[in-house]
Order: sequence, then structure tokens, then C-alpha cells
Amino acid sequence: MSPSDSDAIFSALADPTRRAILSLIGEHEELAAGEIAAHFDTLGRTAVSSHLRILRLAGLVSERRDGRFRHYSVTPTPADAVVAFLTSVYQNSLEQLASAVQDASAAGEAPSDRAEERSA
Amino acid sequence: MSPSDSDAIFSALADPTRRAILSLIGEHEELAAGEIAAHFDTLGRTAVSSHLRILRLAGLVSERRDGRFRHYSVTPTPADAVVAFLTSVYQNSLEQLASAVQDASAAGEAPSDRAEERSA
DNA sequence: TCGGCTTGTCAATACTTGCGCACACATCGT
DNA sequence: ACGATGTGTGCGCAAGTATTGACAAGCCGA
Repeated sequence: MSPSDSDAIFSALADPTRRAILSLIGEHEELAAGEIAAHFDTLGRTAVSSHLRILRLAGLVSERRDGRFRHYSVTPTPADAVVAFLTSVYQNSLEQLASAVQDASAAGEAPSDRAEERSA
Repeated sequence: MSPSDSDAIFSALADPTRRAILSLIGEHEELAAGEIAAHFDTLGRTAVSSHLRILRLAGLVSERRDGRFRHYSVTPTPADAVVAFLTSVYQNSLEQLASAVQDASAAGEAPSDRAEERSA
């Protein structure tokens, strides 16, 4: 994994709108660009398209072309770069990190934290 | 955890220099601002100070004043916001996330991935 | 105690980057 | 052909970054 990958991923995650888009896609299996844009009444299609491009270049989402639609889905394992960074910094509290992940995993499929990332 | 917290954390992590600073501090127990600045020959003290301020406001590092020095250390459990977001998006691959963390934990105290975050 | 030195931050300034919008263009279905 | 879906481009505006110069705080030797 190259540093530029981390750069793209963290830069992509820096924007609240993009995190909201990512969460939104994560709630469904697939979403078309228009469906995503429909959830943000403050943004136009162009802005959403631009965000999706950034997310795609960062490898966070993948697109599937279907006619005139483009369905976006979350890439399964792009969190590796994030985890790699976290483990490198938080070596001392890795047990806490691991337990936090496992707790969240055991908490079920719909953690209420997700509402935290709604459009700003 | 409030959205603004996530905002501050992800914004702070967006900058490669700040990630490098965070990794650098993570390698040691504590580091003075000057020692950190010494590791970046392209940056002045002012820039490093500014980055440290952002990291501190995001709750990623904490400072301990000691005479004219200010020693910075990594805050033990601020990755929760990041983990919370990841778990909300990557529910489907949570097992992989957890195992990745545990693998890194079992790998010991010095993962070679750390070199990946050197100053760009 | 005083002056000098170190450490770190603050203030103001230029520079770069990123976001959102309006418009135009390509593509696809009916 | 016409409308719908998405994206590429150029522009204006806001936000962030690094630098310079100056300042507050603290240590130490003479």
C-alpha cells in the first residue's frame, strides 16, 4: 500500500458530505448517483458526482454501469489503509481498538452512531 | 460523540504531515514540539506548532507543559470516532476489520507499515 | 538580578487547494 | 427527436497551509 493511497483515502474521508454519502451507500447495497443526490437537497448532481469521483479514485466505492444509470457500492476492504495507520499510532492501545471493533460488531447491524454522519 | 468531533478528527487526519507527526509521536512516549519540528527539515516551528494545535483540538494528542517545553503524547482512545464510522460503513466486512486489527496486534509492537507514513 | 538564549505560540500575509454552481456535452431509454 | 441520467469544464469563493516577524514564558550563567 502506497502513501498516496492513504492520502487519497484520508482526503476523501475529510469531507463530511463524502462520509455521509459513504454511510448512505453503506446502508443499501447499491445506489444510483441520482438516488444519492436526492438525499441531499442542498447539493446539485454535479457536486454529488464530483464527490463520487473522489470516492471512486480513492478506492472507497466502485461503480457498476447499468444503462444510463451508474450504481455505486462500497468497496469491501479499503479500510486497510486506515487500520494500518491506526495500528501504527495506537499500538499501545491496540487491545482497546480491537475490543471497540468487536463491540461494534457484536452490537448488531444497525449501530445508532450512523445518524451521526448525516448531511451537515 | 458529536459530528463536530468526527469532523475535527477526520480533518486533522487529512493532512499527510499531521499523520506523520502523529506516527512520530506514537513511536515515542512523549515528544517536545521542537523535537518534532527537528524531524521535518522542510517545515518551520510555526507550521509544526499549528499542526499540533489542530491535533490537540481534535483530541488526538495531549500536551504536558514542562518548563518552557511542551511535551506531546498520543491520546489513548480517540480512534473511537474513526472506528465508529468504519463500523457503520463496513458492517459487512467487520470480521475482516476485527481480524486485521488483531493480526496487527499479534504481529508485535513494531509493524513495518509505519514507514508508509513518512513525510511526503 | 540582569541579560541572553531557547522554546513555543500569535498575528498578518501570500499562496495553494477544495468546494459548489452554471453550463455544456455524452449516453441511454422511450 | 425528446427527456432523463451523469459527468467534464470553467469560474468565483471560501478555507487551509507555510512563511516572516514579533512576542510571552522560562532556564541559566555572569
